[in-house]
Order: sequence, then structure tokens, then C-alpha cells
Amino acid sequence: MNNTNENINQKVKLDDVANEAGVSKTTVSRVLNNRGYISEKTRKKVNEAVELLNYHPNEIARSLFINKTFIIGLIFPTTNNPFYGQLIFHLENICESLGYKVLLCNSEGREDKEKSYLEMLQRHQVDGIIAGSHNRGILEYDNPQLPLVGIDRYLSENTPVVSSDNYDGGKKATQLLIDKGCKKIIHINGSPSLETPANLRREAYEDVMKENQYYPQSYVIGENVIETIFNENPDVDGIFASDDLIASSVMKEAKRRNINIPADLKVIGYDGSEITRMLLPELSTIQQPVKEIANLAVRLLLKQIEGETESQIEWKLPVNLIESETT
Amino acid sequence: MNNTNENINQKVKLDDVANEAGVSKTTVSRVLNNRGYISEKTRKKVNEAVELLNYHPNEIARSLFINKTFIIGLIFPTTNNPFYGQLIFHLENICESLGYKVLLCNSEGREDKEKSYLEMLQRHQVDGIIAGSHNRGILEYDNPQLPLVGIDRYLSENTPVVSSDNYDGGKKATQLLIDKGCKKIIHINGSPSLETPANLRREAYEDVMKENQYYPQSYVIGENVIETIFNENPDVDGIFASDDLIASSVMKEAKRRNINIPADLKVIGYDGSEITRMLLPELSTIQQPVKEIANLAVRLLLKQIEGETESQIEWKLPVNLIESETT
DNA sequence: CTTTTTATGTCAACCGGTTAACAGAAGAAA
DNA sequence: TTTCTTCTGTTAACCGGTTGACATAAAAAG
Repeated sequence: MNNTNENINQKVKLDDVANEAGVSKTTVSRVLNNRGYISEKTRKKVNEAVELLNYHPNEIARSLFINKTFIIGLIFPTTNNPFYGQLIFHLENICESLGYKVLLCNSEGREDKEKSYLEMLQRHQVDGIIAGSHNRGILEYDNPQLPLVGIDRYLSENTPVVSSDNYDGGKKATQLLIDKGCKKIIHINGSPSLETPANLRREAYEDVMKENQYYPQSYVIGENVIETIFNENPDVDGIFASDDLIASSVMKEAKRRNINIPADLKVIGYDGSEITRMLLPELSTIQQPVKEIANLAVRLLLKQIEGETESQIEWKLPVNLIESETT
Repeated sequence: MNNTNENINQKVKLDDVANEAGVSKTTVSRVLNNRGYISEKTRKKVNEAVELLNYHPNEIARSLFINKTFIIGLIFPTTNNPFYGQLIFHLENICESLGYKVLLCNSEGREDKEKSYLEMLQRHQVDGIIAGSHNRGILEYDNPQLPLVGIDRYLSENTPVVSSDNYDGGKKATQLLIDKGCKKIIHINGSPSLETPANLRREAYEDVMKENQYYPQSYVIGENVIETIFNENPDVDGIFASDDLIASSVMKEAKRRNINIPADLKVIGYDGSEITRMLLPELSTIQQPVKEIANLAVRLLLKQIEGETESQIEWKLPVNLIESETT
């Protein structure tokens, strides 16, 4: 509104800045990227022109040339879940602090969506992908050279996976229920056909049960499973749910049936996200170190992007048992 | 691993496909974009070459030329919040279904972050921005020509704002507490200095209170505010919190003080996101039509992107009162 | 056997930056 | 005054696609 003729409608470009400052395109580029010799006077002139014209360098053009976008693709089931919401928050935060942006993909655990997202991310030339979705194998063969890191999901033979120490978490949860005197402990988990490190929670549960001469009994989450569990096992007195949302459903159903928690039934979940802790503080749970997971995942990805190789594939971070009122 | 020489290391490009298929660059481009005359035979040859070489068109190069990225920037405080998590999920979903991708920005309500994100999104040539962050004015002057839509936040004089019918929600919540016999009703809200449509919740509260000859009393959320409220108002028997997380804190504090809900104190929140409903089903609340809000916001943004103008600025979507056990 | 339609090719400009190469001018040091 | 730094400019190639102009060949229609 103040100046002459340039910013009528078209986007301001490098040339316009050069003209305004009375220098060449090259000089402007040098100022903006701090390369070569530049006098203070010219630097100032250029910066003033940038200000005046409200110039924003076209990162697309830049990306094309330098063959790098500084964009990371995130593929997760959904932000509408306290654990993933928190994880994605931290991932984005860390990326941002390191100069990377984040393209968000909600796969909803659907193989077709994940596939098309993957294709899309490649087309968009993302520098790398962090995925915490299902479906081993999809990412694998399609995708030989793009830097990849998995969170709680195996993606291929040699892509790093970051997860909480699921086995230890499962052990701690089961042991707690046993210590609290539960006799009939049932485990509820996601589909074990998804080969995820989270299956170790169940494995630990089974091992601990057997060690203590108990009979392990697992149900896979699904329609009406919780009702079924109560119907088939009226004597159940301990439930280890493989995530907090399932645990909360268990609590709801117990309440409906007038089963007193923790007197008659003890419940422990898994995840311990901030939101669950806030809305359901009475739930005992195994808390994952979300921020540390995010941190490590990003660091491992950037290492790959920078061409460094890392031989370690599996990374396990320690969990934290939170004992609250449901046990 | 199967083929000849092309895919040793370098990314496959249009030229490689053209060579492989024995046609020209132009022809490949025509096949991929369905332009001009192409025989079935050539189309097939090209597609086979694309398959064989595992070619992914470089969207960056394409974007540069067509001057459009099909990327939408999302600026919200954090995905680590049930309401925003759900909103962002839907926004991404709708964008995806319309061929747009989403760059995620967690502003954490910080003015400096929002500013630098805005700058970043412009550099990345996003086609538009949907923002639900604080700070009226920031987006305004910096940003005259980029298509913008606000969710529950005024961004400038003439950027569309989509929100739930906050006034009606505030009215319904307050009226419910009155109907249930509450005599001393307190409202807790976010900082009113942020000029957001959410302030209408408070306005409605005050209006309804006055209409009923009650004295309206609002507190701004902050450190220890909830304790203060109970300390200063031992006779409080109704609380209308301007979001569900605050309501849950109120419930927690009431429990600590052995105040029985709903017998001695009735509580109602605002938002009614899926996660809160799941983890805290007993909380009465005003539910926002999250998916519809997302839908409308995206539609309004795309209209702007396509150059259509829309005179309506404020869009209010109906809320839904959920009466549960806390009232 | 023409004429028209359909199919394909070559060529070059373009999108908006970066960068290397080379040249020349001003200022400081010898 | 001469030489060496430091500063700035011009030019052109390049990143990987898209697109319009123009030419030509084959197939279909008249």
C-alpha cells in the first residue's frame, strides 16, 4: 500500500527485491544465505528491500534445486487418540526446533490409506518418514531408499524401531496385579497379527503368569469383547488392558455391573498419556516416555538423512509404573 | 535389483521413464496428466515403464511450475488435547479426500511460534491456512493475500470464522444448572483478552444469570484457580467450565474435598470430544459438532483458494447438550 | 487418392530460486 | 604506484517437471 508498483497482486520474487535494492539477483541470494563477501551497506539495503516488499523466498524453488525439502512425513493412525496426539505433538515440536516441518497423515490403520500416503510423501520429496502404523511389509518393498523410522511398529528388517520397553511394562503390570492378590487375571490386547513390539506386553503377561502358576488368558479387543469377558469369567479379579482406552471401557462396564474397583476387580492400563492421566487419574497404568520416544525417533531419522548409519535396530526406552486407585 | 542401469542410486526421473518406454518426455507427461491424444499402446508402454522403474513424479518440480502445492497449513495450539486432536484429525481427513495435504503446526498458543510458522507456511507456498490459535492481528497485517479460515478465532476483519454456537452453548449450560436447582453458579473461562468467539460462552452465562436474578461470577483459569474458587465460595453448587479439561479438574478437586457430585455440586463442561466422552462419560457437557466444523472450514478455505468470494464471515454450528451424571 | 483426425516427436521457454565462473571496481597494504 | 583483499555484478547452467508451438506420420473418413 505504501510503495510503487511491484506488489499489486503478483507474489514478490527475488528479482523484485534485487531491483528495489538496486543490486543483482546474485547479491540478494548471497545476503539471504550468508555466502561470499557482502558489505554491511549492501546487506542493509537488501534487508530493507526485503522488509519493504514483504518478501518471502519461495522454498519450493529452493527445495527443487538443493534437492531437499526439510519436510518429514508422519504416518500414524489418528491424532484423535491421547497417546498419538501427545506423540505427534512432541514429534512436531522436535522437528520444528531442528528446522524441519511435518506433513501429517492419519492412516486410520488402513492399509490402502497408508499406501497412498506413502506414495504421496515420496512424490512430495519428504526427507524422511516416521511411522507408527500397522502393516509390516508395505513400507518395506515399495520404499528402499527413503529414510524411515518406526515407532512401536516393525517396518522392515533394517528400519530402526523405537518403542517403550514393552516386555518390562507387561511384566510390571502383571506382577502388580499378582502382588495385589489377584487370582484370575485376564489380558486384553490388540490384534497380535500386527507384528508390533507391543505384542511383547502380552508375551510378558503370559510369562509372568506361568512363572506364578497361573493360567494366562488373553482376549483380542473388538465388538463386545469386554462384555464377553465378564460373562465368561464371572470370577475375574484382575484385568491388564494393553492401552488406557480399553482400560477405561473395562472400568465403565464394571461400573455398569456394580463391580467394585479395586475391591473386587483390579485394572491396569498402558500408555499413561497426559490426557488420560488428567481425565482418569484413578487408573493405574504403565506410562510410556512419550517425549523421549519422539526425541529418539527424530534423532535416528536425522542421522539417516545425513547419511550416517546406525547398526542398532531396536531401541527400548524404560517405562514407569503408575500405581493409582484401580489396583 | 531386477533391471539394468537406471536405478542404481539416483532418483528416477521423467527422462528415465521416457527412455525406458522409448517415447519422449512430453509423451510421458501427457500420459501421466491425461492431456492430448495418447494411444492405448503408448499409454500402456509408459505405465509399464513407470511400474518397472518405480517412478514417483517430483511434486516439487510440478508445484513450482503450476504455482500450487495442494498443501494446507494447520496452526493450532496442540494435538495433545482431545478437542484439537479430534478437530485436526477431521481436518486432515477432509483435506486428504479432496487431494490436499496438511502441514501441521503446534503453536502452543505462543505468539512468536505462530509468527514464525506463518512465515514458514508462506515460504512453503501453502495454498491456504486454517488456524485456531490465539492472537488476533498477527495473521492480519502480515498476510493480506493468503487464503485463511479461522476456527473459533477471529483472525482479521474479513477472514471467515467457523465456530460452534458458543452463545447458545453457554445459555444451555447455564440454564441447565439453574433448572437443576443450583443457586450459586460460577463460570470458569480462558483469558477474555483473547478475542475469541468462545467469549460468547461467558456472555451467555452472564445474561442468563442476570435474567434469573442471579449474580454472575467468572474466574479466569490459571494456577490454583480451582482451589481458590472453592475456598472463596464454600457455598458454590454449580460450575460451568468453558472446557472439559477444566471441568475434570473441578471434579478432581471436589473429590479431594469430599464434595459430592452431583448432590452438592453440579458441573458442566464444554467441547464433548470423543476422548473426553470415552474417558469421562459421567461429565455433562456441551458438545461441539467437530466434524461439521472441520468440514465447513475446509470448504470455505477451498472456495477462497478457487477465487470465489463469500460474504458471510461468521459461521455458527449448532451444539448439543449432553446431560450426564454430573448434573 | 485426397482430406481429416489422431498420435507422437522435438524444441524451447518457464516456474523461482542457487551457484560456479569470470570480470571489474574500490579500498587497504606494501 | 602497485599489489592484494574485499565487494559486487553479469551470465548462464541447473533442479525436474509442464506446456505451447510446430512438424510429421499413421489411421480413418470422404
